[in-house]
This record gives sequence, C-alpha cells and structure tokens, in this order.
Amino acid sequence: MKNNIRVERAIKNLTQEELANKVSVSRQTINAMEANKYVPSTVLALKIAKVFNKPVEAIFLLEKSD
Amino acid sequence: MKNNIRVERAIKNLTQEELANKVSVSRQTINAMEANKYVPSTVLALKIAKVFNKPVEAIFLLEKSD
DNA sequence: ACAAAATGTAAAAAATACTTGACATTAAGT
DNA sequence: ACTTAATGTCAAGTATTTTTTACATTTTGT
Repeated sequence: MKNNIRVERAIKNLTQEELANKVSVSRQTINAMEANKYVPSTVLALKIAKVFNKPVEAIFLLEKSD
Repeated sequence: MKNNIRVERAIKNLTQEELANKVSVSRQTINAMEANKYVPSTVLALKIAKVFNKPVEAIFLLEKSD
C-alpha cells in the first residue's frame, strides 16, 4: 500500500510532529508510515484523511501486492 | 469505530464467507469486524470499500472514542 | 421437523501496528 | 558557521489485528 501523506503534509505545511499530534500518534508512527514501513489502522487512516479533507482513497492507495 | 459491513453485505447479498474470500481474509475476521471486536487494517478497509463500490468513509465511521 | 447453510464465539498463536526513548543526519534561518 | 527544527532510524516493548481450529447456535429451505 502506498500513501501520499508527505505530499498532503507539504500542502498543509505540517511537520510530522504536528500531524502526529493532530491524530494522536507518535511522530515515529507518521515517519514510518511515510517510509512505507507499515500499514496504518483504519482509524488512523480516517483521521489522517480528515485532517487533509480528502477521502481515504485519495491518500492511501492499494497496490497489486495488497 | 463503527461499520456498515453487514448492511452493505445484505445489499450485495453476500455471506460473510463470500466477502471473506473476496478480500482474502478468514470468515472470522469479517464476523469479528461486524461484531465490532476490532478495527481492520487500511488495506482491508480499502478492499472492502472496493467490493461495495463505496468510499471507505461510507462504510467505516469514526466515533468520539476514536 | 429435518438438513444444510450461515453465523456466533472462543482460545491460542502468529503477525503487524504503535509507543517510547535515544541518537544521528539533514534542512532552514540568522 | 552556528543553532534550532525537522527528519531518519533503531531497538525493545506493548497492544492489536488476523489466522486457525473447533464447536455451538441460529437461520433458511424443503
């Protein structure tokens, strides 16, 4: 699974830490997600999508391998 | 987090097992999700939304407790 | 009423998400 | 060049998701 968090974060001009605070996770969690180290839970995906005012599908993209 | 899987499944007339096969998880995973026993991964949420042709947000709903 | 299909549930194990803390590297501003 | 903010990364630990197996209950069709 791919994600556009870094891009969306740039658009909104947010640091990893600021985003982390907004969605109540650690900064490392955001960092690891951007580095595609793991797939977040749906709760977290919904919260992030909400911060960016976009549907989940616009930020998190399924790949063939999923 | 709430979800409308049972309703969407009824609309599409799918059994838990059929849905489970479509998204490559066990029947118990679908059952437990419907029973709100746990929150699925984003990959699973995306796949389920795709089966139902709806955005993730239409099927999985954040609650205050999230 | 009976049989078969669908659903509920539970426990143990495996896999993965997420935290905390700590330190190293890079980028930005003065 | 210096300082600070931002990001990268790692390791160990906790929490949660998901699988498997197995059996009980409910629903559906005949």
